[in-house]
This record gives sequence, structure tokens and C-alpha cells, in this order.
Amino acid sequence: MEYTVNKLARISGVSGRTLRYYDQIGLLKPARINSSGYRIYGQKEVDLLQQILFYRELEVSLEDIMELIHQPGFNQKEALENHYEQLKQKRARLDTIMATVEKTIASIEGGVSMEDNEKFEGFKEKLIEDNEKKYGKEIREKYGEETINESNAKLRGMSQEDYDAMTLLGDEIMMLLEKAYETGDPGSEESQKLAAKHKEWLMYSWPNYSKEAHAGLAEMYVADERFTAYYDKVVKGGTKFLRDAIIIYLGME
Amino acid sequence: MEYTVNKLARISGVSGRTLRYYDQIGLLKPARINSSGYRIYGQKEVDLLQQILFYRELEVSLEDIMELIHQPGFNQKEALENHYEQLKQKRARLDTIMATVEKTIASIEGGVSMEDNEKFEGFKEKLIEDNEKKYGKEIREKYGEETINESNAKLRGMSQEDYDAMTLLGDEIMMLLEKAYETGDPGSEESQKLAAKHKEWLMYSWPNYSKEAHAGLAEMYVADERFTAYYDKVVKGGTKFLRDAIIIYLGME
DNA sequence: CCTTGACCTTTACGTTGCGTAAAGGTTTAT
DNA sequence: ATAAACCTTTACGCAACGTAAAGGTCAAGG
Repeated sequence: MEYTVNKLARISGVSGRTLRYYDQIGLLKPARINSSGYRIYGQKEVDLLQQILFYRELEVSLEDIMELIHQPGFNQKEALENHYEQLKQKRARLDTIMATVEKTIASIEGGVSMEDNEKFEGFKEKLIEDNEKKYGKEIREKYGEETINESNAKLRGMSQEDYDAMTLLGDEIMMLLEKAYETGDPGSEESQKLAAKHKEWLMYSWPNYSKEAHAGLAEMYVADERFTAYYDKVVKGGTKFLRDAIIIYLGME
Repeated sequence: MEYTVNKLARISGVSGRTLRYYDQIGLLKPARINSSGYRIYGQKEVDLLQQILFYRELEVSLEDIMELIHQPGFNQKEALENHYEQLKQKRARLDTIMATVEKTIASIEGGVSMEDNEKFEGFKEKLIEDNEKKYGKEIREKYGEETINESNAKLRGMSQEDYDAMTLLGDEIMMLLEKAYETGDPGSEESQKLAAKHKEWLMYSWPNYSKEAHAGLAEMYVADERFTAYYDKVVKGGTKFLRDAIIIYLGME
């Protein structure tokens, strides 16, 4: 099937202007332009628009969507499976907000008292989601940049799967650091999970792991400003916090 | 409890800038300004912010939120109950989109074919929602304007409840007209429901209802351009469509 | 006491994702 | 053939903040 702008607009629920804008910024170009300058969209464009709308539903910026779908390694099925998980999260957030509404009603009616921070449950979760989105982008950017590193790693004899697992772990550590830092306690459960992950991560790149070397590295992190800058990027004071968590994890002092 | 900007920001999940902006536009003013010019928020402001965020979650514009919560007749509990219903709808939309994702995955995997318009189910529902939001605003504006009419109606001996029910019905008819029109068939289920509602509505204001008079009114709608303009505002050709639906409903020709 | 760092303030310019004319060419229907 | 319903580009407008910049205020520690 072939569509002109407004026909595609009608079946998809977006406006004609939106489609022209997407053309303008290069997000979704028509299959061809006919003799009188009309935009003509084909099957491929319909499917791409669907993908775009899924991402938009998840509040991904058009710029990010562009990077994502135009990547050479873009896997449609994988993306869809990802959408599903994200949508599930979004629905869970809605459920939390609905529960908050119910509780607020109850507090008005029955005098059930409510703490101030309880009143915003569900809204705060959005912050966390947004953060993960931010990291999501960083991960993608890194995957782009690190294609070089990737081949280096391969050369060093690491299997592709191991390498993937390692970079994934690295990103996970950054997220964990932020969450752990919020607890304010390097001995907290989150913080110890962070330290454990850090050990796991190290074991990928180090030939022989030892507690002493791990602790030494942690101290080095704090001393060397290149590392400080790296880990403090996520939260300021993050490097010191990570060191403290590791020291406690290793049971050293 | 009293909060400065960023403290309130932290418990609510919005940014400090957002709170300053809300102050600037008059949406949420701090309880007071202390001696050094700091904004201080109290209990009332916390609760109001919660309400604002509920509305924002439903994508109501700040301008509309302002009108709503600063209305003298604003009923918090009623608003919350409304929020709940709307959130439920939003969740239903998410469910539809999730189903679309699943179906799309299946169509990739198993060759289950999918029509183009099926690919956008859930997205189109948003259009309808947006429309209802638009009408929601119109209804509110009307409720403002029609305070005069309201007292007129009272004078004519109508009870408050009857009047409320009638205006509500009037708005419902407008929404129904739009949906019915989309079916393209004045004999469709939706269209007949529309006609029935219209009868119901008439019976409020008319002392004696008769089929003949109803049919006559329908014809009058088409003839009188004041009515045409009124009903065509929702969809063009709406007046004629309504007339046709009524004629079929009454079993006349 | 004084300084440092974490707060707070205002002012002001930038951004995203379109909506909405305006001014005009094209296609379809009657 | 003439209107109605499409399409085009250009361009200005807007909401809801984000993000400096430049500067006052407050609590804690040396």
C-alpha cells in the first residue's frame, strides 16, 4: 500500500505536520516524491513509523530515536521486546500512582494519615526511569565508540560473549553506584551489591584476582583524578563512596 | 512541615526550577517568603502540588490546571475520583499498545499477517482521549459561562439536579455525535444511541414530548443555521447526520 | 571569627516538537 | 470549468521547563 502524508497520518494517528517534520529532520523520509512533489510512503515507512511511535510512547527524544533506528545493527524484534518491558514498567508506575490516588482519597475520607513523601509515590519513580534513560543513551553512545575497544579486546583473546557481558556489567555498576550512593551508607545492601559487581567486573580483565589488589585499586581510584572524574560523573563523591563500599566488602580496614 | 524549594523538589520528584516556574506563573505560590527571600512551602502547598502532578500526569496543560484548581468550587475528592478514572483509561491504552507490540512480534516471527491500521492500535485511542480533553475544557468553560443560564433554568422551576443532569447530557450528546459520525451510518448502534440520548435530553426542557415534534426539531436543526453551526462545530455535516439518525430512530420517513 | 561549601535568589537565553497561518500549486468530483 | 479537497514550502509561535551566570545566605569546622 502507498500513502500520501495525510493518509498515513490518518491510519497512524499522528498529524500531517508531524510527518513533514519527521521528514525535515531526517527521522522518517518518504519512500519517494512523486512528479508533483507529493510525499509517498510505502510499507517500509509504515513499519518504521510504528517503531518510532513505540519509542515516542516511552518518551525517548526524536534525536535518540534517530540514532537508534538508523544504527546499522538495529534489530527490530529485539527493540520490540525491549518496548514491551519498558511499557510494563510504565504501567507499573501508573499502578503506583493510582494507588496513591486511592490512598489520598482514603486519607480525606477516613482520616488515614499520610506522610508527605507518600503523597508522591509513583512520581519519584519517574526520576529513576529518566535516569535509566540517560544511561541507556550513554550505553548506546559507548557501544558506538567502543567498537574499537571491542576489537582490541578480541585481540586480547576475549570471547565476544565475555566482552559483551563485561561492558554490560560496567554500565550496571554505574547505575548501582548512583542508587547505592542514595542510601548514604557504604555498608548498605545496595552498596555491598555494588562492590560485589565491581569484583565480578574486575575478574573479567584481570588475570589473577586478589583482595589486596582490589583494595589497592580502590585506593588508586580515589588518588588518580582520571578515575575520580569518571566515577564522580555519576554522583559527586561517588569515587570515595565506591572505595568505602569495596573496603567494607573485602572486610579490610 | 515547612520546606524550601529544593527540599520540596526532592520529596516530590520535580526540579527546583519547576517549582520556581510554577511560582512565576502563579500556579503554586509558596506559603510565604522568609526574611532572606527564600520560598517557604507549607502543608497546603504540598497537597496542592500533589494535585497538580496528578493533572500533569494526565497531560493537562498548566494553564488548564490553573483554572481548575483555583476555581472557587474546586472539590478535591471529586477531582481525585476523576483522576482515578482517567488513569485507568491511560492504563488501558498502554495495554492496547502492549498487545500491539506482542502482535507485531508474532507477525515477525510466525508470519501472522497484520493490517497497516492494526499496527497503530492504541496510538489512535490517544486521539480520542485528546478530543475528550478538549471537550472537557469546553465543558468547564461552559459551566463558567452558563452560570447565568443556570439561574434562568432555576427560575423556570427546574431543580438543580435536573439542570445538572441536562447539561451533562448535552455534552454527552456532542461526544456521541462525533463517535457516531465516524461509523458513517445513521442507523448504526452508536447513532441510535445518540438519537436516544437526544430524546432524553429534550424531555428535560419540553413539557410534552412527541415523535412529531422531535422530528420537526431535527428538521429545524438542519434549516436553522444557528443550530447547524452549533452541531457542525464538532464534525462538519454533523447536523444532517444527527437529523438522519433521529428520523431512523423515530421510525419515520 | 572566618572561610568553605551547600544552599538560596533573579535574569535571561536555549530547546524540543510540533501547531498554525499564509500563499500557492494539484487532483478529483461534479 | 469550477469548486472542494488535497498537496507544497516558509515562517513565526508556544509550552514547560533546562541551563548558565552572577550573586546573596546559612551552618559547620578549623
